[in-house]
Amino acid sequence: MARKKKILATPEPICLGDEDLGEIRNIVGFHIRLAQGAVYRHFTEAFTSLDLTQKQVSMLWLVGDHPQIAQSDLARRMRMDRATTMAVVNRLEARSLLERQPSPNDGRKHALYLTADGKQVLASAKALINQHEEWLKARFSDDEVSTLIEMLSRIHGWFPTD
Amino acid sequence: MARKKKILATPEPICLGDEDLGEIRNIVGFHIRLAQGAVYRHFTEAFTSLDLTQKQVSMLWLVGDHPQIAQSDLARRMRMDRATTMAVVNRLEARSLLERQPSPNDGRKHALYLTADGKQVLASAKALINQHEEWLKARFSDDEVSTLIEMLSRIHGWFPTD
DNA sequence: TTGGTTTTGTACGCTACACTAACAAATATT
DNA sequence: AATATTTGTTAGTGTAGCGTACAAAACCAA
Repeated sequence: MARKKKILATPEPICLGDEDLGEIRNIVGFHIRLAQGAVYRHFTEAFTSLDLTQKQVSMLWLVGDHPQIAQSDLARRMRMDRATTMAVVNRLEARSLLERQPSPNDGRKHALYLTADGKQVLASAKALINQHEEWLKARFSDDEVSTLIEMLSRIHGWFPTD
Repeated sequence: MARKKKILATPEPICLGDEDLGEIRNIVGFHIRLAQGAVYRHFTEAFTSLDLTQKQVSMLWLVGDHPQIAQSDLARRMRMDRATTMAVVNRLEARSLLERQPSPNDGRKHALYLTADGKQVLASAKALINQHEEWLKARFSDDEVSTLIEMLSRIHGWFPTD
């Protein structure tokens, strides 16, 4: 813990070489957005071969973990709009990575499941995710990773220790 | 008449412990994306009156702090593409919040500055940002906020404590 | 059972934004 | 002077989020 933590009330410029963010450097939301942007770019680069986005991989992953899941359930877990979920599912279905089935219990719902291709792609994706996560976690200790996940969960409303 | 939603399509809260994220819950990138989504939604709701996005406010803020800044410099600080920066600047210029001037030193650059309207809107935006940040920071202690910012900075490449 | 409400999937349209590629003008480099 | 780089710009593509509206299925209350 060699790092100082006087960020909040510090009016002085914080420097990265010769650049200055000004007052905006104390805005948590700004840093979250920048961090997400950095992760997004690295993710995109890592997944050029599979041509998948973060959302698409998350969706494949969740469908893989929960076969027969409904779109509305997916949307809830991923904190997405129904319409937005539709768009992502449509893209994945168009690429034959997952398919829609009528749900036996509820006539309104469509059960989603991975195709054989989808399962294979998901397996490759998980391997890439591991590398991507290594890149991301390399700058933190294991304890820090836990702390970070716990803090982020407080923001998005999921509690990983359950 | 159905209940009217005044809040942006926020997916229903999930009963804690009721649902399981599966293995994906250990992926840091997943949590960052979810957190950014939550912040984004709250931000959008808070800024409906001003009709500004995170990027637009960040840009106004940086131009306010650094008059005569060039687009390329803005892009560098916000970790954005030149083309993407163009699009955001265009929107703000179309709304007469900022303007382009030819730079006296470098004929290639355009110096950006806020209009009178822009300055006024920025002032209102800063007030809203403070409320928004209060909502966000409410779940953390001051020390935790510092820790979070420092950790996020390690990801996006700004090092507040150098 | 009927009639109103909610849930779910869907389609359409709009906005934001990230990226690529290409181009021109100004500047820097050799 | 010739070449390379920087900067702004336009155009096009793909992803994503949201609002609205609609229809079908399910649920609930009288």
